[in-house]
Amino acid sequence: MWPCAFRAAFARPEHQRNSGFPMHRYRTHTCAQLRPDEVGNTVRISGWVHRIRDHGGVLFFDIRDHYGLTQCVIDPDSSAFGLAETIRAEWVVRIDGTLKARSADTVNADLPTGQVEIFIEEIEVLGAAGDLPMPVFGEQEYPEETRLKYRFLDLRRERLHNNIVTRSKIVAYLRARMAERGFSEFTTPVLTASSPEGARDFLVPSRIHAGRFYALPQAPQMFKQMLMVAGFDRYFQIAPCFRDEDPRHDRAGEFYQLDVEMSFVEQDEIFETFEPVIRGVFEEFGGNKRVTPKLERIPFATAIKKYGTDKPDLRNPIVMENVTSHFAGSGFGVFANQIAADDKVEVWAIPAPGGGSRAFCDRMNKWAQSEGQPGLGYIFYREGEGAGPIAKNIGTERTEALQTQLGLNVGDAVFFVCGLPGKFSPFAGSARTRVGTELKLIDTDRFALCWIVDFPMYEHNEEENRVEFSHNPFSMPQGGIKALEEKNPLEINAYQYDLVCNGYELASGAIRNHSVEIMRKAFDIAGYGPEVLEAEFGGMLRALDFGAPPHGGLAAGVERIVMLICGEHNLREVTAFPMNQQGEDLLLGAPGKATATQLRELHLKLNLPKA
RNA sequence: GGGGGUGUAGCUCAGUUUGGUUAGAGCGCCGGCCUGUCACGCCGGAGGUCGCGAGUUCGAGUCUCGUCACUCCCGCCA
Repeated sequence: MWPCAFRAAFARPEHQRNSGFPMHRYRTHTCAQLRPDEVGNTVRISGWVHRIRDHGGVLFFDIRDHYGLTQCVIDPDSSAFGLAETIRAEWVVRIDGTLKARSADTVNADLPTGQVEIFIEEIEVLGAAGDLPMPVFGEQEYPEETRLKYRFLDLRRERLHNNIVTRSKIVAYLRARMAERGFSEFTTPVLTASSPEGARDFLVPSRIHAGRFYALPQAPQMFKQMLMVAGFDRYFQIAPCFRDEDPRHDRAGEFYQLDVEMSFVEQDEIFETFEPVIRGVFEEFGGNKRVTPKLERIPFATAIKKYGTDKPDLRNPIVMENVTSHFAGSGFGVFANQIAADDKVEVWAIPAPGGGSRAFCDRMNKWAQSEGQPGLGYIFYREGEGAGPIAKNIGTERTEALQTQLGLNVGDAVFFVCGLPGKFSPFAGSARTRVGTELKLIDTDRFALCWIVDFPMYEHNEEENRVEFSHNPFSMPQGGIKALEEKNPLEINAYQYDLVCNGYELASGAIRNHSVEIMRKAFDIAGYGPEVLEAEFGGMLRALDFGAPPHGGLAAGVERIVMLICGEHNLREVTAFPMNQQGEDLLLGAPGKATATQLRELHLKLNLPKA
């Protein structure tokens, strides 16, 4: 409820105390300040009418501001009683009155100001309010459309209000920690050049240059590298980033990153520098949830094998294992035949501790089918035997061997996926998550952080049958030029890493490629000739050609950090003015139409799709 | 672009499976009562094109088709 959260968030801000000063136009105290030590004083507060309780002869108003709540009382003896009876919820009022102690039986222990109340002598209406499309009081859920259209009301509500305050504090904390470590904050252009790799750009037409466009930055990647080339050594920025892709619960077209770059460093030093910042923010703001004390570094390939994803939720104790040998040549033809036909085929096991019932296994199988899979094979172990169709087919010996390898007990189950690991690993990963969630194996009382390292430099694009960059093309390949010249591109790793928390990618970064020679070779392998490289990344190449220091960094998603800390599951719950899922701002009506004059000035003609 | 879900009072929802008299509840709003509440309480009232359109039927909130909106997921995206 309101009072408790406000007690934690805004306990009596000292700079706001006005006692002893001449009467201020609007307030002598905020709505969180008054205590028994001021009983008898004439006080003035301003705020919103949070809740009214009308007892006929006596009226109670809870007055709310950013800092808290104060109960005000009025009875017919007061000259303001007539006006008081007309006041409604969410009006903004100024109240003058005498502070009184509440009697022992009327103290409200849940309210920081609950030992006192103001006896109203005068009321001034500062801002009346019409009928509300959505009440501020209470915890009722409302349609997102309504919430976004009346965001100013939604933002008054306790939970969202607190989230936004927490976000502000987190950003201030991040800035302070970065500054302490010798980083300087720079701003970089928002109107910039389109980048050929990555997501779709938002474009802004140029009035001065007919037919040319600025792009909004997907990230200040080039600029921060330029700053390193310029010798600034340690850069950071709470950087606005823009990507014109469909929004999701954990990503928006417009978002902020804590963007970081350092010169003369190797991967380890970046980790050592940034780890205390990210761990610190969770320790500082994460309530009593435990935070991983030392971040494990998991190679990309290992993460895929054990968790089926490069952003594993380590709160989930399930670790997958390769169990191909138990099925090769077994009586379970569905798997055995695939294994015999292709030596790249593997069978992975997803242990399900405590999931050893036919009902649960069938439920998982149904779920797999709803995900477009043929099904999800399983064995469940009950007293004296492994049960289920697979157990029957592969026989007692193999069933027991599986049990031994996976350390399963009576009452446990295990699920199997079979095929080419590159194809099924995402599904295996979501099955692991599903099992962990359904069986309540996930410890929600912690932030489980880790680094994922050694991302592959390249991957094979099957549709176009070519090699392409799997991540950032500016990452330094491990082994440098030698690796590029001698190794199979698909086996080269990059100094590329992610920071993961509870299944979310919180940050991504790399040691950059600061050598023109290696850059040329790296792009050559991905099918970009020198001319293309020059045309698309000429500025970057020139910079590297004039004395570039070795450098690297990362960028952390601010909203995702805040979201995890606030216990929310949607970025829009930690963003003051978010767009809806169609990329519209329902409050101010963006995107809007351009006038004919605006279009003419921009040298644009609309070519709208036929209705 | 594809798939799922939802659409009934200002808001949250029930009613739809099995078509049948006047479509209900809580919150909010309006009126009345109430001097100690803090989710105040009690009495009364207003408020509905059941998203929209067509169809089936003696009869549609309920069944069918279409359509729109919202929402979640996939595609896309680090």
